Amino acid sequence: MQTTAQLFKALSEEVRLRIMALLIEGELCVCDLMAVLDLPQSTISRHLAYLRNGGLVTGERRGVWMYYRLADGKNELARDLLRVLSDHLLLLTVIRQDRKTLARYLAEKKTDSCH
Amino acid sequence: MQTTAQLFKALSEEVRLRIMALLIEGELCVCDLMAVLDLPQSTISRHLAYLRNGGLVTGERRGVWMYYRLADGKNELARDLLRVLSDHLLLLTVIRQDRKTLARYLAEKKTDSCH
DNA sequence: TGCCAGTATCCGGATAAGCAGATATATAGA
DNA sequence: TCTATATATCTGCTTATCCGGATACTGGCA
Repeated sequence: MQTTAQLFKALSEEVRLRIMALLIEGELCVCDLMAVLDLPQSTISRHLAYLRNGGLVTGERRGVWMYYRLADGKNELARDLLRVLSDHLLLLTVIRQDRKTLARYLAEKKTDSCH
Repeated sequence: MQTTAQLFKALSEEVRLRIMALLIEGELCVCDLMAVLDLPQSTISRHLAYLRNGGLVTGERRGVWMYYRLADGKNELARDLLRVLSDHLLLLTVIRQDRKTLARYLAEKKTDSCH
C-alpha cells in the first residue's frame, strides 16, 4: 500500500515524467539528461533517485557513467502504469519537444562528445 | 503536463487510494467514508477535494449529503489508470480490510442509520 | 598514489501538503 | 425564521519535497 502510493508519487512531478518519456526511447546517462532537460546535475540525480525508489527505473554503472533505463518486469503495477502512461505522454507538447531536443543532441554527440 | 502530474499526485497518498478503492463499489457520502476509514471529517473532505481536482471523482449533492463516485469518461488517462489501479488495489490487505468494514457498516446502516 | 570527470548525497531555505480542531456554508425540518 | 446536521474551507502547526550550490564518493588514467 505504502509502495503503491510511492509509485504514484514518483510519477507526480513534471521533471520525472519528462525523464520517463525520454527513457522510453532507450537508456541514457545522467549527463545526457542534463543536456536535454537543461537542469543542474543535482536536480537530475535527485529525480532519478525518486524514480529508482519507486521501482520505475534501474541504473547501471558503466565506467564513470550511470546509464538509466526503464525498469522492466517484477513490479506488475509499474509495468501496467507505464504502458498506459507512455501512450498519453507522447501526445503532450513538452514531451514532443524534449524528444526533438534529444534527437538533435544525440546527433551532435557522435561528433563532438563529452565521452 | 501539469495536469498529468497532478493526476498522479492525487493518487499518491494512502488515504486517497483507500477512498478510491471504496468508491469502486459504488457511490458513498462523506459520512460513510468517515465511518469506514475512521478519520475526522475535515481529513476526508480535504482528500476528496484533491481527488476532485485531479478529475478522479465527482460529487453530487443530494439533500444535505454529498455523494461521491468515480468520475467516468472525459479524462482518458484517468480512466485507463483507474482500470489498472483497481485490479491492483484489490490484492492489498488494507483494501480488503476496508471492504469488509464497508460491508459491515452498510449492513448496520439499514437498521440503525444516521440517515 | 594523485588527479579529474561523472554521479550521489548533503545543506539551507522556500513552498507544498499533511493533520485535526474551529469556523463558515448549505439544506431540511420545526 | 430558528435550529440541527452534513460538508467545505480556514487556521495554526508539523512534516515532506522542491531547488540548486557545495561536498563526498567512485572509477579511469597518468
